[in-house]
Amino acid sequence: MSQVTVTLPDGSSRQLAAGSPVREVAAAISPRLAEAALAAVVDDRLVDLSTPLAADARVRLVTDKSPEALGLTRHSTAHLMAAAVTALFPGAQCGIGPAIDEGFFYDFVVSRPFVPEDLEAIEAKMRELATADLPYQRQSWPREEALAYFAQRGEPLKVQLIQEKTAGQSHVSCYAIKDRDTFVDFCVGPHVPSSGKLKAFKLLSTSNAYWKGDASSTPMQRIYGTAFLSEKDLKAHLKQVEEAKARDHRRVGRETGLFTFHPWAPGAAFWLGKGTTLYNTLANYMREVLFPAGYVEVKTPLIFNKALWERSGHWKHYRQNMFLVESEGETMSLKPMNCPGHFLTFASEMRSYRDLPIRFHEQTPLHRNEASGVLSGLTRVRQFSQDDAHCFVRPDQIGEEVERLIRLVQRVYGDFGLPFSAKLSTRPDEFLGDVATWDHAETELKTALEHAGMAYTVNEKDGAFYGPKIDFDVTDAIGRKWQCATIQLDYQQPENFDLKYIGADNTEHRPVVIHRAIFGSFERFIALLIEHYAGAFPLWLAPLQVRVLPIADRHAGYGRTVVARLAAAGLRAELDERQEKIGYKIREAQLQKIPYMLVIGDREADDGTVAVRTRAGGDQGAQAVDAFVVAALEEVQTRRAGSPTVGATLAAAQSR
RNA sequence: GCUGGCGUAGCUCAGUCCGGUAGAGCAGCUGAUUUGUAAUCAGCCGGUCGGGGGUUCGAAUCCCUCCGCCAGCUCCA
Repeated sequence: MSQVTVTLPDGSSRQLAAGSPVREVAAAISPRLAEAALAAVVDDRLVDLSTPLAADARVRLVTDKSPEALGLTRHSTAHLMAAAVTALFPGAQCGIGPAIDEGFFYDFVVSRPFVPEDLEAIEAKMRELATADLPYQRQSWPREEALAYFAQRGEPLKVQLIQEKTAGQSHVSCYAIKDRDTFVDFCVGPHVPSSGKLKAFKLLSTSNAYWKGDASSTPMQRIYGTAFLSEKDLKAHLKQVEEAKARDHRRVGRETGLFTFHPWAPGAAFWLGKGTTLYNTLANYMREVLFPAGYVEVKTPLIFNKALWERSGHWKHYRQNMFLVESEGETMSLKPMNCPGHFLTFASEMRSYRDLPIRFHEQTPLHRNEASGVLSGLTRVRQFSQDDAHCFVRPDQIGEEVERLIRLVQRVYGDFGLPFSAKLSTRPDEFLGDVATWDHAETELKTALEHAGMAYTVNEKDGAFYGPKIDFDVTDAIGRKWQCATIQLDYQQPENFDLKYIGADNTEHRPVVIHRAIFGSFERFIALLIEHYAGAFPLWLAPLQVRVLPIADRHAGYGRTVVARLAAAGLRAELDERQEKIGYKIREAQLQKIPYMLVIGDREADDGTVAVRTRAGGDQGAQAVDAFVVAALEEVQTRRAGSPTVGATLAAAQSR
């Protein structure tokens, strides 16, 4: 019999009989590895352990330590769930069941929606099947036979999938889980060798889905679950989900008095006093950053005649998301974006090449008529404002301007202590303009990213039809990613609006527009910050920075003096002079996540001091009022994250 | 928008299955207490049971409809 040579990652090699399954490689190395192996990577392809080795190959065995293991396990768990569902719900049809970022799902056509008790029963059945350690057998079925089998089994969706995915193939890949009734699913795999490898899983929720995500297609019931390689990882994940729930900005925002909603204005927040302070702090921060960077803040109309939207193309492509207004027989629309207003502003006077780049920044409200079902807290709203700007540049200025923008993004996220990453999206299949211009633009973006020292990934063909773009993802304190900043080149709108500047050659030229935002929208960014900080904002952002807590009524007068001094220094402070015990006032201030509590009683009133308590560190002892003010102002100015003790702040200030 | 769930006092929730005129805690108000680092005690106020319509002698409860909120609506065998 002929032999094949497999090369292992450590460079060593083994000889096996040709056609041996990959699992033999593991067995040849150690029984322990044979037991631990879940799959293998053969010449860079992830395959089952049952895959025969036909020729010499590089082989790496996948165990629960390998990066591929999690997705593999989740996909196999989805199959296990499908096996359980078909066993418990005769007649259930299976759709697709992929592994996803947080776990897996599987869609079914069933006679009634699943209820929570169903999930318990399905999960119990899954445990039973896992305990039985049933093999996942990969089988190659003649295509016609597979089609006939699924048709006979009442799985028209699988038939459709086979028809669509395997046109021209003679055989198709299926997986069988052998139980009393064998569950066979059409799937490329690969899978774990047997259900006994699936130990840590949990079904989480049900929801509606449609076949292929098309609302006009067959309605299905989706079950979401998650799976991990160990019980410990699963528990950690579930705990993280709990943590995310506790940080939910909708809950924290209400509890700390930032904003509220009313059914009469769905998708539009009411910013309460504290929320408005936070909003304004961010808006002014952005102004402080942008003014020295050469931006001009403008305010353009909120309502425009339909003619503008016809010119910009929104009327054709975006009308269903626009709020329309009738006036004297004219159709107007609330603006969903600032760009057209900025184009008109640019065109309102003659521009010289010497004036470019011209940068318009605007924070006025935008309205987008989002479908009611997608509204959600502050993250998906109908009314919001962006830290929006459009940079009008000469083609030769693109690289430098983009580099400045990347540095601006780095600076801003740095001030919030938010880690982030960049994605470059390149020319899509459907695009406007010529290839040479696109290639040039993409090169400029790459160079700018490199000059700014910004690592990035490339999303091929994911650019907008009018130009390439760079998107930035922010990672919050519990590891979730939020897409916020964007930098988009636009060659198209300057054409639509016939924008021009006079060049050094005294002829008209077309500028390029760069659309850009760093926060994205204030609403969404505030949601991010609330969840990132769990409502405990760093001092510079905290709507209420200091609460003064008198022990007894007789200390209220001194309290007013202290608050006045804090306010005069520019700190946001208030007095809690209710007739409550100090423990009660502290508890409330803690729950409101106020950074500093200044307790004052007889001792403090006599000495002109305050007993400083921090939200995070508890009682810090007494300090002179002026010392506290100096330290707190320094903390605000340096925009320090967290809430270190004032003592530490002073020590740091002195050591400089 | 579509599917499912939910909507009872400012908040969190019980009562809905099985129709008989709404209840708790917190918050608020009043009073007492004058308090030293995460909840002092007592009393009181507070609800068109999301809106509208219907069934019924009688509806928070059953039916219809509208509104809002929550989750989901390809991350593609």
